[in-house]
Amino acid sequence: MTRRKIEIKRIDKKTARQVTFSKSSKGLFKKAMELSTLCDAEIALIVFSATGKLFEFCSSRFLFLSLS
Amino acid sequence: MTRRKIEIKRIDKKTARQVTFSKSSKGLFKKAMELSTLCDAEIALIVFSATGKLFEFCSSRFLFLSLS
DNA sequence: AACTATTTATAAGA
DNA sequence: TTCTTATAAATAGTT
Repeated sequence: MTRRKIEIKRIDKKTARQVTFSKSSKGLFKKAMELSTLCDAEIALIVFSATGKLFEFCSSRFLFLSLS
Repeated sequence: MTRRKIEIKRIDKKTARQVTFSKSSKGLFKKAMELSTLCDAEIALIVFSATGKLFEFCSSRFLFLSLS
């Protein structure tokens, strides 16, 4: 990453962790969509933030069902 | 991406598609692991290549079960 | 939320 | 498939 290289370990400071989560998960979903499109791959991506918020992406042949 | 910018649409040529899949899925899994570690997020990532090969990553609180 | 200096990822080529 | 490398993309720190 940038400005400075960071070590890949849990970010202690909560606000910094949330900021990084916001930026990085956006990038992860973008890359998942790109791979799916470019390479005709089926992808399911499920992310729970540290605060328990759910984010998901799935290409056409995947389906998420809630069993609750 | 690089050398040249590419359009995000299905890559027609099979060999090129496979090469891109190999490179890009590796990057996707790396980013998923980083996000999981940095931000204490739970992530499940399931990828089927166009040839039907399965790749997966899941952080500690996810579990994949085969129902077959 | 924006900026931007850098790092990282990667398309094309070997 | 693995390496190189020029360039595009992502992003850490800052404002």
